[in-house]
Amino acid sequence: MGTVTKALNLLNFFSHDRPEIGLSDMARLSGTNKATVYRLLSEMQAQGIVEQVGNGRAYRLGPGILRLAALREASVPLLEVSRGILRTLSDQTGETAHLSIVRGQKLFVLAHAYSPAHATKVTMEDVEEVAFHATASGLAILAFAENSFVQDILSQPREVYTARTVTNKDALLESIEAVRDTGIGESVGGLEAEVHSHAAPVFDANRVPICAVAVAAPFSRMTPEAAQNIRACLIENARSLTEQIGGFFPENHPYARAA
Amino acid sequence: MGTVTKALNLLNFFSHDRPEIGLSDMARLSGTNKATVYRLLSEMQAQGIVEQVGNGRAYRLGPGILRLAALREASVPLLEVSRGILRTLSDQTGETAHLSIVRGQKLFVLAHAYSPAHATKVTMEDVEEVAFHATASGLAILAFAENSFVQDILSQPREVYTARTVTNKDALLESIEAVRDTGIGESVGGLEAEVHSHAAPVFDANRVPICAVAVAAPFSRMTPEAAQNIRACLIENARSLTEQIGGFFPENHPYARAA
DNA sequence: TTTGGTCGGTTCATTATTTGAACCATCGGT
DNA sequence: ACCGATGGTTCAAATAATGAACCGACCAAA
Repeated sequence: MGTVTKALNLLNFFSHDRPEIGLSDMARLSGTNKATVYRLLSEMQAQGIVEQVGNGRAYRLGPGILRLAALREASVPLLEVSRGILRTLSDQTGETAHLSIVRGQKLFVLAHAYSPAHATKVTMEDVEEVAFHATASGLAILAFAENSFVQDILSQPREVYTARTVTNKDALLESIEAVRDTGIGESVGGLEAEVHSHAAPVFDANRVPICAVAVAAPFSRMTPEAAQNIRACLIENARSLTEQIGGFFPENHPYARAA
Repeated sequence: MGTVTKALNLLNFFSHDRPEIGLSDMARLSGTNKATVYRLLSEMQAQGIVEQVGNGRAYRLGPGILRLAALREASVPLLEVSRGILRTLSDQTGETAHLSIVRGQKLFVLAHAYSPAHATKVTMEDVEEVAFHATASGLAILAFAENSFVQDILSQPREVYTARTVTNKDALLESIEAVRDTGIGESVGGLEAEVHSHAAPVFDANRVPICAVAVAAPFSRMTPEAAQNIRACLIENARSLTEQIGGFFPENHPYARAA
């Protein structure tokens, strides 16, 4: 493994449950020598990628990240655009909408929007880490991802979150196959009990799925009509987001425009 | 220079004027061998820090940055909090407010807010790169930065932006000294002609200045009364932002609370 | 169609950097 | 005073980074 990879991997140990990590902890977590970790963190600190919180204390992500993110947003305004999309989606459906991006073997929720339509709603916080197999977004993305990626994901052990979490490989492949026909991934209580989610993938300029927009609602409100409406809205907004970030639906997507 | 530093330095060549950079260009810009650049970019690409735009085309900043930034925001909500601050500042003063962070030898504008109060206003786009010596924010930060950092900055060549840009080292040191008394940096047409800016530094938990809030107005509206109001608002909002991100004014700050 | 200049990407022997065990100094709890 | 943490440092040994040359693809001019 290259040194750069090793350094960047250290960043993956930060999460919203563990926003600060000490030198020794980081060495343990990454299974790397303390001296090595120190050097890597020091180099990243000099670039503002990480910073130290107190006097000689733990490390956390640094302000330099913000500049890079702002720059990324300036060229590919995914977040800016998606906020509008999520707002629309949540208004149209009266339910919670969210956006997840792919990062390695996991998905991360980057943004969300609530609807004021109902007192009960699915709540969520940003930057939650979620598994592919248990979410509508994950299935939506897998359906249009490279086969090797799908194999990679499906060869990993699958956590069981609820009594309805699907972990059987064949069943998952079948679900994925279904997404290729409908363009919509679906999870019925797979991650959280009583939550029925639909999701549609969003594509980049290379027709690779990079994120997914999703709508999550309680079982009680997921009538066939509501589901129908959600699916239509998702397709429409996923297309809009895809277009606005300069991407294209792939050939095998059921709602791909005629070439 | 360490490999990690070399890799991260490549990211600094991206700017909003040059959001995409080809392999050969990057090699030229960084003065590094093409093979090396390729390996570094590849490793960063695998981590989502950069991505390639088309089929075998240029590189740009990747979506992985967004996740890290969201995580940073979750632990130290600088941007989220600052947006509110900038809004307030711009409402209170009727002028354009903005926030800049330190990154190496430069400042970068991370966020801004316009006021609807006047038809003419100072306009700006985010992620602009600005020099320390020519801006109110730069002087505000230098006044409370480590001496070695100030020496570093002042030993660099200083660009002349307008007829009123101050480049004389002694004059700059004098301005910086003045900031230590008032808590406010000032630039009268130093970066843009006809723009009078005031700025106040914002501090982190170690009492180190990490960014600055500023108000920029046309000469024509900068009456003594307006300036007085702006200064008061800046101090108040810089303190608020400092507190909200868990920082403290240093001992030598004129508005430091009694310990 | 040929030529010449790019481009992104790859190879491999040489070289310089990374690595990790052991070692400090310091801190906080017992 | 002790113990076991912590963050940080050192230096010989091992490993990974490096760069000149090379490849095929592409594009524009001849």
